[in-house]
Amino acid sequence: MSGENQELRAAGLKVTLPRVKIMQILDASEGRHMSAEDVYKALRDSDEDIGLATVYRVLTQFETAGLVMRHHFEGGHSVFEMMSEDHHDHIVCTKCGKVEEFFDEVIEAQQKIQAKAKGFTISDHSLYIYGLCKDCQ
Amino acid sequence: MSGENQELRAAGLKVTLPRVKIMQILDASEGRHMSAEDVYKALRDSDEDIGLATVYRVLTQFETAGLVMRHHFEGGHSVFEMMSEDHHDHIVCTKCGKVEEFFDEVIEAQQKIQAKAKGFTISDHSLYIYGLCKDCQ
DNA sequence: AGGATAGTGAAAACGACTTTCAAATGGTTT
DNA sequence: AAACCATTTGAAAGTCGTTTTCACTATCCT
Repeated sequence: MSGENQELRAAGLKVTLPRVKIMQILDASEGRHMSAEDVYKALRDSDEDIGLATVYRVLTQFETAGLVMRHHFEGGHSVFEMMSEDHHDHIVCTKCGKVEEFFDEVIEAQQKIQAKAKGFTISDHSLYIYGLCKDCQ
Repeated sequence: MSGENQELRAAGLKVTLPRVKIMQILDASEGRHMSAEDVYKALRDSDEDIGLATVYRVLTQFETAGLVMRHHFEGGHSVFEMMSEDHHDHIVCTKCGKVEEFFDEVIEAQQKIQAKAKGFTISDHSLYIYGLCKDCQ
């Protein structure tokens, strides 16, 4: 039994063709951020006849199960990426859309300090830096 | 001539009743973040018969003119706040929706360092910390 | 293998937001 | 103040991303 199947089972989800395929596509995207539409197109490209509604459903299930992470970039609509062990933030090129990831301990620590000062307990955070990448400047 | 009128003129916008009213509402909201719908409701509450389409139009114009700032909180849809001189980030309570603002020089500086390391020039950034506020824990 | 249960595709519904268009308003000119 | 014209407006229709509905199908358990 493959790793994908186990991940699905562990999340309490039946192992179905759409779910396995979508997981493979996300895995194969190697950190690239995909919209539901992107995933849908990728499925059609590999001749899988899976409806857009299912793509949305499955992505939401994966998010709930903690398998993928949903982001809201500036435009407002959602993009997804496989959940990785390590947390990271994003720096997005506003011209070509390229996304790079980074992790900064100083920023992380500083956020905790700010939250504490306001009496908040942090459950999550999102930091996006927007600008122009090397190629687009 | 009131301050609002001058701000509108300076932005190259005609001084019309909807624009003045919407600006007053945003001013009066005192840092609270309002959705287009919120503004629309506030208008109806003060017996102004201004269409939702106009609210959206005007808010977008204000954003373009640099009078208000648009944010995309977790849900994905937009909220607006009057532009303030000083930049700040947000800490949002996921239960009651309360939003507090903070500014952290260390984080700001660290972002510049990260961007430089990736070869990006920063045009903007957004940092949202999500968690539970003092009252909701 | 067979049946309960959960998952699926297609189409309709949804909600936030934008566009269209005829009517109204603001600013300017006389 | 009257007339003019470009800009702005409200209402309704249209988008677009996303969700729901529903009849059908696949998966899993025995």
